[in-house]
Amino acid sequence: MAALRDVAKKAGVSASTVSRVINRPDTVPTTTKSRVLKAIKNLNYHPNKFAQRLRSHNVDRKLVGLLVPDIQNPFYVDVVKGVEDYCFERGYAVLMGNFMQDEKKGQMYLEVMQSEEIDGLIVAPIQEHHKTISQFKEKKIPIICIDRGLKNIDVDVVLVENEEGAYQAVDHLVKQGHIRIAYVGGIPSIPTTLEREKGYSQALLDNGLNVDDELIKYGDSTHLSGKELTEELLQLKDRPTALFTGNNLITLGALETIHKHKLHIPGDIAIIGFDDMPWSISLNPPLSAVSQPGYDIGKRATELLFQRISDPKRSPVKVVLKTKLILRESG
Amino acid sequence: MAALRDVAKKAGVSASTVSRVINRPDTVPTTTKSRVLKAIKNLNYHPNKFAQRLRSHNVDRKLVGLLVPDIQNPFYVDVVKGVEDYCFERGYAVLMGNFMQDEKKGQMYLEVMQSEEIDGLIVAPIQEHHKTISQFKEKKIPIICIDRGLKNIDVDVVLVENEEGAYQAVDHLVKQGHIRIAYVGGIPSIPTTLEREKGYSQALLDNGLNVDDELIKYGDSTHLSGKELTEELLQLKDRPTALFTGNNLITLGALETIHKHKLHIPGDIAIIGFDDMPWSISLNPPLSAVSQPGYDIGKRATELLFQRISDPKRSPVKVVLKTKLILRESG
DNA sequence: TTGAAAGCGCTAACAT
DNA sequence: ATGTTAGCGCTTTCAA
Repeated sequence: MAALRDVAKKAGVSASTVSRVINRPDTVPTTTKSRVLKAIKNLNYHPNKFAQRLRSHNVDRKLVGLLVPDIQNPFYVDVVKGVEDYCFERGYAVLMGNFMQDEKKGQMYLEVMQSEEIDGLIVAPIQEHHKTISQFKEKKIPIICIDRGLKNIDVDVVLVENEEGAYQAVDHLVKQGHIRIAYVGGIPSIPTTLEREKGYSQALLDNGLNVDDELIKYGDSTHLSGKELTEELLQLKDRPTALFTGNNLITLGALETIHKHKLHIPGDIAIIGFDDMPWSISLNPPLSAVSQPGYDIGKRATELLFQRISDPKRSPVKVVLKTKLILRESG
Repeated sequence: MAALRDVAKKAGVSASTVSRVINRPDTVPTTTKSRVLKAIKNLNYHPNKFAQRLRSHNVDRKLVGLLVPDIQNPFYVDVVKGVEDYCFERGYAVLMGNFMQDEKKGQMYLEVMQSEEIDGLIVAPIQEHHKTISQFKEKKIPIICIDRGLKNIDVDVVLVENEEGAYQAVDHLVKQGHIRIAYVGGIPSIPTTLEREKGYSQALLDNGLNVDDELIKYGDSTHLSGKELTEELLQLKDRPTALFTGNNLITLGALETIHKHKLHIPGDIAIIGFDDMPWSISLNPPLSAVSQPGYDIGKRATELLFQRISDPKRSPVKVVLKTKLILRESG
């Protein structure tokens, strides 16, 4: 591995000159510069990042941390893709952590990212993370939140109109004549679950229907939980005629249970879920869904992150993206 | 940020002693050790990774590079999950790169990973990458390949029986009475595409059918390409009565086109694809598929990687996992 | 315009 | 059993 001094020797200059060529090219005359550049090329020299970093902590690491709750959820895959594309264009790499809604796992990743001295963090937090994340704040490492903000800490956040999105879906269901509409939610402690529940209830209320607690279920935002909760709902003596599901994994689980019972959609039971998927159209039946712009969310979050990296003191903003109700055949 | 010397001062010892406590705890007596440990805790000291790394290049970085062709393909999501879980258990983080079958992008990630001095690399290579990947070999950074091996370089590899898996699917289709079976493949230059084509052709031949080039299509392994290729197939005057699709994205695309034409599956046209998905059962109709153990592939690859990290000279192995034909209703 | 020298935080040989 | 010292590869005053 060629080092700075090798380049210096080859070019017949001192190490400092080489360093200047690399870091402040305009401070060295063209003739010297070209000689150094040639030596660099010749030796295939690449600065040692560890030495650079050790010497000056303020140099960019070109590394962004990304912490997502569940990589198997297609929505987050879109987000990841958005982040990755944007970073790639700017020569940044992504250090990814998939914490599976697990606090300990999230904690571990946060520590790794801290010791890697990432330039910034994009995270879809679950409540418990607050304390460790605030360490980032103290260390002046920019944080952008996705999907949900953070209590007690003022950070940039990009999210969607969860309440509004849920409202539209449920309102549509009511307009179709449904009276008993259930909500199959995710983890009750995370804001999105609650906001969607709020939109659900409001739509019911606004249409003169009352909210029946029996029809509101919470789980853990997984496929399995979607299956089980739907099963419970179908066991009810006065079973719902429509389902509003809290995310795509839950929707898929619900679908499975409904099919197991040989129920017809939307004849026997209608279903609209949060999160559209590329293959929604190929499901049985083609699924109506509240579409979230996952890719854009990732992209916007990264945009915000780079803004904050270059201007750490700009005041935090909140970007709210719209959802879109996509009607197909399930409800 | 507390440094080594701060701990040393606080504990009333020299820096080397603190270093010893951290790196070779058994070389320092319990009394001293506990004093140092207390100081470490007190100051919330964490060794600076950059300094460590600069000083001794042979210390583990606890960082594994993972390069996947397409994070939006659910199969690779499973692989990622397998890698991540295994790494997490051992305190390793994952530096992920999603190169979208794009050589330049892959190249860039490879460079980043090199300069990050990752401990090892797991990659599902496309042909062109060979030269850069061989740089890793030279640098003695362990590489494990997934899905396909590497020409001219002897690396560990974990893959599935592509030919056998394809054979079973097509053989089944023939036994169902199909005579005109098409193959909708992915990128023709990658081995998996060819191996699956081989299994497809062999199954036809073994059943006394001949291989019709008109029924073999190649594309780029995406959803869109699956749609388009299927469209072409359906335009044929003597259209196929069954499709064998090369991966899950292609399958989903094919499904979409078939539905657009209001064709009944499997009545008008049957379809079996490579790669099962968690929601295959909820598709219209429930999809038959050749299932690949993506999670296991990731896990095994990581296992191999750690083995190689601890024993760099063990000779390369090739792990071949089995596929499983899962029959549902599409064929 | 360029070079010499110091030092980032750590580890390891060597000395005691 | 512990401390002293040198140096990993780089950047950055400071001096020439």
